[in-house]
Amino acid sequence: MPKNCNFIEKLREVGLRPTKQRIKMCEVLYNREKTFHFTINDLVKMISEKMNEKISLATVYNTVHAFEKKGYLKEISIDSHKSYFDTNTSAHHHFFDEDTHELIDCDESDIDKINIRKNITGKKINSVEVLVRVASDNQNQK
Amino acid sequence: MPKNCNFIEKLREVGLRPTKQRIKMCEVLYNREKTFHFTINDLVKMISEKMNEKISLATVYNTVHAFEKKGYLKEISIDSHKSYFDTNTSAHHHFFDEDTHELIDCDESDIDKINIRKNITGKKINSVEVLVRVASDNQNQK
DNA sequence: AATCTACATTATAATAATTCTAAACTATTG
DNA sequence: CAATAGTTTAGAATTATTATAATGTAGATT
Ligand SMILES: [Mn+2]
Ligand SMILES: [Mn+2]
Ligand SMILES: [Zn+2]
Ligand SMILES: [Zn+2]
Repeated sequence: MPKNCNFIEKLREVGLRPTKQRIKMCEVLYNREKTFHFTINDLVKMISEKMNEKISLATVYNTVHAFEKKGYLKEISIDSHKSYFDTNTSAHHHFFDEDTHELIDCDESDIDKINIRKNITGKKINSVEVLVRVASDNQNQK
Repeated sequence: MPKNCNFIEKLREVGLRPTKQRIKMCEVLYNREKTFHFTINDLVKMISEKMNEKISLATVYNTVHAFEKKGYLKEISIDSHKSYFDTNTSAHHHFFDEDTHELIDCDESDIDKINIRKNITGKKINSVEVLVRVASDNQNQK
């Protein structure tokens, strides 16, 4: 998946102009072994480090939302005060470490399939996601 | 549970001074048949309507957070741009209607018990919550 | 009941996250 | 290369939330 992917192609395919900012953002986001979670500020820092030039905060916001709309990114709600994004756009569950504020992906085998018995008339289910909040176990003093 | 509960007592018991603002807030929040979900702005409006006087936004924020700390309220994360609170403080799952932005409680029978197989060393599970996003089913045109 | 004191409320300012604006820039098309 | 539509940018605006500091009040002490 990584290597030196052709992000220009990828961007064109979905109708986004391959500007140097977007290509750089693609490299930061997708040119890696594993998917990851980030906040906008994380991303601005990562991009700025990889580029000599600065990147405008507005561009990062705009582009993240453009990517989100195209299905390249997914927004995760764990904290009502900050947006977390995920380069893993598949349906999956999360652990959230309340000590470190770190998000951890679950894979298929970690949580049994969720069985929903409730049905809301006229509505279809778009997603079913589990959030498991964890924190350090400070009751080891038996 | 409703009736004309003694909120003064309740507040005293946990060490909160029963000020008229807090008593009014208790009435708005708990003097009703069913639990409900709200945003800070919802709550400010509801309180203002029930009181002749205005209530300070800062007081609503402070008191909501005081209540949250005491376990009277629970914060729900569905949208990274706004805080939702819940007077149902028990562990429960939600449906979120993406059309109306309405939160709907699930009860025990709606979703089978979640079985978590993953374990993070040194961490204990604080909560396991499911969020089911629904939206209007616009594929009725067979 | 008058006084005291710690805690609360308030209006307002400050901060933080996000979005908007409008001018300058650039990728693509012809 | 010019024209054009889409993009980036700095900075202003907006929104949600938190901090500040003066004023008010509940509950205790006299
Ligand atoms: Mn967003
Ligand atoms: Mn909060
Ligand atoms: Zn993830
Ligand atoms: Zn609820």
